[in-house]
Amino acid sequence: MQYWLFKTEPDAFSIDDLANMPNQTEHWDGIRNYQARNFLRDQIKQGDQVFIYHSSCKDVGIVGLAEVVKEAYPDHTQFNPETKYYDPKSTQDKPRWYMVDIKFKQKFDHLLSLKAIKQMADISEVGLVKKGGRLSVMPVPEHEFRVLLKQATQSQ
DNA sequence: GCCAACGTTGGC
DNA sequence: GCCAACGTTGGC
Repeated sequence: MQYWLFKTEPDAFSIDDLANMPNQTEHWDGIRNYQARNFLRDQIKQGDQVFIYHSSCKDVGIVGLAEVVKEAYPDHTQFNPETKYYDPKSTQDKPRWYMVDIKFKQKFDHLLSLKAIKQMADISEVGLVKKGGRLSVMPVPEHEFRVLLKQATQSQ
């Protein structure tokens, strides 16, 4: 079991959108960064736990929890010229981009803001607080996952 | 909307 | 394979 953080822009797709999907499940398409792709394709497994993080909005931070329900398979948007994720260099034989399916588990009562995360003494390894934190899919060390989850779920 | 920090592209 | 130019991300 591993732990991850997925970023999303809530204007495009928020945790509420995920919760309102049929079966509360959605494929996480549109990842177009090689490092993030490698995590998706090689390391993310069914049952892994995923923090959902809202970026580029008024209230940035971790908003909830989801679970991986389907492991990596080709992101179909790369083959579709109609989408902004179309990649003309990708082929059906050798897809360049992958995605996983995640299912909504929980929305936290309170946002765990980026500011608060940066102030937490035990949080030093997760990419959010380090350089290179712009990855849209990043691993979360188990002990930091636990600290963050506890902080996010305890009443304030 | 600004801009710093990255990542990608492509000429050489 | 270098590196300048360009594009994107994302916090503020």
